[in-house]
Amino acid sequence: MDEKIAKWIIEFLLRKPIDEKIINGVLSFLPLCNNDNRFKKTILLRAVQSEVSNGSVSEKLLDLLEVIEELDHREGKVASNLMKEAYCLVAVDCTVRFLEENVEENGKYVEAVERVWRDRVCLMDSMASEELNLWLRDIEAAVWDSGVCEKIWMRNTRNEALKAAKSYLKEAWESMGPAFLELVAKKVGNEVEECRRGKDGGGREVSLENPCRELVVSQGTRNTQSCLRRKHVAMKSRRPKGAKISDAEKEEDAQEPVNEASDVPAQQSEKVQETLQSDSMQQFAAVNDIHLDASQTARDLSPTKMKDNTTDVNAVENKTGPEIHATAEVNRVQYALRTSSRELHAVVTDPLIEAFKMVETMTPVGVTGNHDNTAGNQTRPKMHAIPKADSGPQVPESSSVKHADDRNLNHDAHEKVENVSSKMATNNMSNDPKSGGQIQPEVDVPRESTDINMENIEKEGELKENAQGNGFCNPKEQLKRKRGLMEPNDTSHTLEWDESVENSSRGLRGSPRLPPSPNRSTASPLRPYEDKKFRRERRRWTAQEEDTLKEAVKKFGHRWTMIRTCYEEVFNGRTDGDLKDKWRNMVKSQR
DNA sequence: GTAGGGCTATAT
DNA sequence: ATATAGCCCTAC
Repeated sequence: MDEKIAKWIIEFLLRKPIDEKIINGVLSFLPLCNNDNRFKKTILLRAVQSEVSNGSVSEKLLDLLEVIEELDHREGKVASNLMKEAYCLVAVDCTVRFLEENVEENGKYVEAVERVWRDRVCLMDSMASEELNLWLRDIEAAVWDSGVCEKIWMRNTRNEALKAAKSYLKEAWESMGPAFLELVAKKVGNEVEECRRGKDGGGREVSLENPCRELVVSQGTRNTQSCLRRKHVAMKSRRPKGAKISDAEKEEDAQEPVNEASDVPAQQSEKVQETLQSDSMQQFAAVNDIHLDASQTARDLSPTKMKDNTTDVNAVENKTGPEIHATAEVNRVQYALRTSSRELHAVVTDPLIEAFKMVETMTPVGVTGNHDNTAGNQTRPKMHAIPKADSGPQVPESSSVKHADDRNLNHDAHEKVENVSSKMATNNMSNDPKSGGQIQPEVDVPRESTDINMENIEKEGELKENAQGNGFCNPKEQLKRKRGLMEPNDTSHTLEWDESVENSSRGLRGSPRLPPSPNRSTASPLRPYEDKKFRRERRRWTAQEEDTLKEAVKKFGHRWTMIRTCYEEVFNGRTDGDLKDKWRNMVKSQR
């Protein structure tokens, strides 16, 4: 599927209160456009919305707001007051949650102040505001002043943050205008309406260049004719006594030519869909610019300019025939994904954000300045920062947290995207014992995303392949085969792998070694079984993780999924199983 | 989704 | 060499 169409579909879905799983599925499947800030912003806003609607105020939310601001800044937009307020209050809550009533127990709070305020908020010059300065003062004072501490305690900062974020969202969505598909749908709907009346809004005949003309004229005419004819039938040919209504309808239908049996002949609708699509594509091709917004494009799509830019966002709710065609592709994708999104969702915890990161990794100009403050490529002016605590003990860069975050932001994006790819690849192999030889739904694999991300990995795969020279024909046999005691273990591959790919992707610390891409033309159908031998890199548990796990188990018991979800930031990259295993070890070692 | 066993890398 | 920790697989 074309990238732009995918973009329209995703943009449309992101605006709708649709089950997130479906959207996640779409994001995992469709090719993502890498150069459209509007599209990126839509993804980000939806991610913010997800967070807010889950009642979650976290540093992730702070991240999102920062990236949105960066995008806006690129386009020369200044952060609005609502954005500043939301950002400020989210930062406040991210810090204040660590605040203890007793200032002497505020170690974690101090860490949070440094992590959130010194290392982030204070660097975001564009988010500076009076309110933020006031908070900054209080936040700092609360470190030592129990009075301020108490004052902050009394406030429900979480609710304030959520409220502010909601307000910002409202403003942001409004400023984005309606989704492109909605505009098109409405436009087409208007054209139909106008054509039914025989003229367009300006009293002109619908122009010949109008892509919708053929459909709307013929449909309009036919509908009118058909309507008249039905009236005629109803008046003149009454049903014989005792005959059923359905019989009469059959009779009536039978009188009509076969090609008019349905309301919109399939051939015609396809043609219009095609026309609509290609015309839109031309429009896009002609003016495809990062800064172009969909409203403009949609207006340009038709010779008759739209009178009102602030189109009713609910237009799609009242679909007419052609509008349905305009969104048919969306529905088709939705349908396809309903059957497969769950599985994909299982491997992508947060595709909204991952999708954005994926887009970012493909974008020549990096946007995530906030994620890489140390890279020295900052071009934005920085606000005065909380001075690094020269006097007094320095929290070692918020211990592992900040660095881990930085690392994981990139690494996890890769990891997850690649997991999707490899998962999909595995699924596509018909002889996978788990899939039981099922044929996977035919959905366009996001080639751009997978291929680009898998590029290096493919090289690794080749190296590995050469090094291993695995000659097994039957994977089941291979798996079942009992090893001799002295025989090398089937799964003890890591050394070989490391030897062969030592210099390839080791730069990404914690990045797992990845299986070769299935998209290679030389890919053997047996490769997924080699992939099975892939093992994540061992990562020691940090004290913070251990502490959090203890707390969490106290609170939730052995509900590992719940724990992982609730402490996502801490257990970044850990699976439910990891949590369970770790707990098992901790319990064991305490005995 | 979780528990439990097995395997492997790393620590002792 | 052995113990332990971390990860994976599979049954339920």
